Amino acid sequence: MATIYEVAALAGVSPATVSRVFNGLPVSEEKTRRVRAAATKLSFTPNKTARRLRKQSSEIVALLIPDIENPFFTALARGVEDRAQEAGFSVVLCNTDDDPAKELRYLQIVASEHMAGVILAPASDEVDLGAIASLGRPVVAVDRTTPYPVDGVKIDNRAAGIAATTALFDIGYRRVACIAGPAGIEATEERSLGWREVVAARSPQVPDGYLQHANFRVDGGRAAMRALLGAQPRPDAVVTTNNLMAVGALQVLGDTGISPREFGVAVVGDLPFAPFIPAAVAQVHLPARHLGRTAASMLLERIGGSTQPPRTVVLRGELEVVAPPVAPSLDASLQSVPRQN
Amino acid sequence: MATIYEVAALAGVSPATVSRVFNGLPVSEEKTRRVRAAATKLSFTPNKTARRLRKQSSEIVALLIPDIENPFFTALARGVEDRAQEAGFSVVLCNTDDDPAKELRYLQIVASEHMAGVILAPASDEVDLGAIASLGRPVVAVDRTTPYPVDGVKIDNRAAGIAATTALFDIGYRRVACIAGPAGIEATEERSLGWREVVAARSPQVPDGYLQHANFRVDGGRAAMRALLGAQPRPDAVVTTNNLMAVGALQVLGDTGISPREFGVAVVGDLPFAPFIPAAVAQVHLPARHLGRTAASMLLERIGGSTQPPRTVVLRGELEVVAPPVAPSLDASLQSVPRQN
DNA sequence: CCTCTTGACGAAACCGATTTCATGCGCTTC
DNA sequence: GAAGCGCATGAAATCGGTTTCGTCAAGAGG
Repeated sequence: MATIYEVAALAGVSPATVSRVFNGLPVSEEKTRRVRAAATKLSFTPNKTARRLRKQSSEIVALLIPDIENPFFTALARGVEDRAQEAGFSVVLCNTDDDPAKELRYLQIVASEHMAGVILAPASDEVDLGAIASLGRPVVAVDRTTPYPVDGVKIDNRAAGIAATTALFDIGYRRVACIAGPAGIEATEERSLGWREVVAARSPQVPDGYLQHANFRVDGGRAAMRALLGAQPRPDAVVTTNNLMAVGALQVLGDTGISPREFGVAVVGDLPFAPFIPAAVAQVHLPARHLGRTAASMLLERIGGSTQPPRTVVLRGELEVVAPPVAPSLDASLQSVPRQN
Repeated sequence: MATIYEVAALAGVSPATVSRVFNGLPVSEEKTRRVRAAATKLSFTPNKTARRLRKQSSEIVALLIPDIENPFFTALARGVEDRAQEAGFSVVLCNTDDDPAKELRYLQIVASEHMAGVILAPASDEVDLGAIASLGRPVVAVDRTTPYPVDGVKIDNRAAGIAATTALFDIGYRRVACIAGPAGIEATEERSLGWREVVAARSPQVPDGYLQHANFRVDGGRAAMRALLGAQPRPDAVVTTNNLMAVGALQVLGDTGISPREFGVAVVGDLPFAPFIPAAVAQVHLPARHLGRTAASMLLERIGGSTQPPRTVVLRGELEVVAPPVAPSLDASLQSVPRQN
């Protein structure tokens, strides 16, 4: 690894001039040429660590997500990456496992590594952005909000919950249960809130056991579905508030031999890589990649120096019903929500 | 962000002593106490950029994978991360999209960011590790091999291909086709080689169209499957050489209404998050996470200074057959391959 | 008591860039 | 022709740690 000094010596100029050439500052044509030639000859690449130490910032943004094995978050990551690449930024992916301690560690790394900014799906409401904020590093919250005054991009979760639940009622199901995420996670809370509203309006009374809280993953969906099948009276459909729990729920239905028609399933989220989408499944597709792109764009704006007041962009999901409706009277306004640009 | 100088001033010692305290070098008990107190009071964290500039290395390893949306690679990433975390290292994930240019760019970043090492699923045989190697940065190849003398961890792909194909013959299928990855990608080439061997031994003659090359993803699997359904005579089963192509193939089968029994499918890889595993599907589960852990362990050894000659660890997949066999005469030795520790 | 070793510790060099500051040259302007 | 200005350029400071080197004091050995 050649240094700027060696290039300077070979080109017969000062190190400062070499730096200027590489940063687009005015340098005479003659010297620019000599510097470039010398740099090529020595295959010189500026040392980013040194540059970062001096500039107190780098062209790296961090993306903190709770679960890298969840396709929703990997799609989001793709969106972030695509946008960041366009602007010449690199993305560092960090897995928090929804663990506030891990999250905090990564946030400290962000600070001490002089990263340019953070896109964060907060593990909890308790996330401490104080340190990052006081350093002037921009933060964008995705999928979840924080008490701090930072930019955010989220899904209209309540509308998604409403759309999913309404779809089931419209198909003809009547005893619609819900598998929610862990209590306290905003995104799924809001989705189950949507469920609650629709159910309250369209169902005479809802047994207590119809709302099941579960962990976010496949096994959580399985456990919750088993509990639901034991509820009295047994539900005839279920809304799951995320993608992986839906997989678990469908697995249990398959194992117990309940036919898809017999039991409706609506998912807030996308069934990942589903080889077969069973009948009577409604999905509210979430624009995960777009969420990531948008978050990255907002972060880049801040990095670029924008000082406008923090905003939150809300994107909407898009309902897709695979099962032909039993009742033809669909509420068009909820049936399909246009994707926002 | 407090610096070492402020801590030194507050503790009444020199900066060098503060550095020594934080690096475990011998310092008197009294001063150690004072430094720690001062550091806590100022909530001092060593600046990694400065440290890295001086030490010419960091505690970050890079992981270059071709597709972050493929569950095989995210599972692999989890394995790498788990192991790295244990050793106090952070992992930077980079998406190469199987694009040699992107890969090269990331490798340059690895160098100029002074990362400690790289775990790489090479985009092609052409990958140029010369620059990295000459810097003395250790490299571990995962899933694929390289012409360079570096450590590697891979799957016994030929055995996996053989196991998957044999399983289909054992169930009773006779016209077994194969969906391979893009020509030139070692992993899937080897798997289809396994297919070819078994087919050659157990099938009278194999029509040309039975080997389809496709891109790695779901749409590739769909296209290949459609082509296969048009082949004469029509195959009655297929081996797919990766997980996503299997999803595509199953989708096409579902769309065309061919019953699962009628057409057997064997996957080298794991059907991701499958809500329903259709009958007559055999999977050769690949120990992706373990692959990642092993690669990380090997890399950490090298970072620790090991100079033993490069080795390649080969892990084996584990066959799981969902469909009950039609023919009871199973070849036990190929039927189930024990997972290696 | 004097020399030698050992170990803690501070001063200063160092990693490789960026950036400030000062200089000197060439032009314009009165 | 003198003063003023802009501009390219080099010397040197700077970012915040780590590490070398030299000093000094305490304890060991003769």
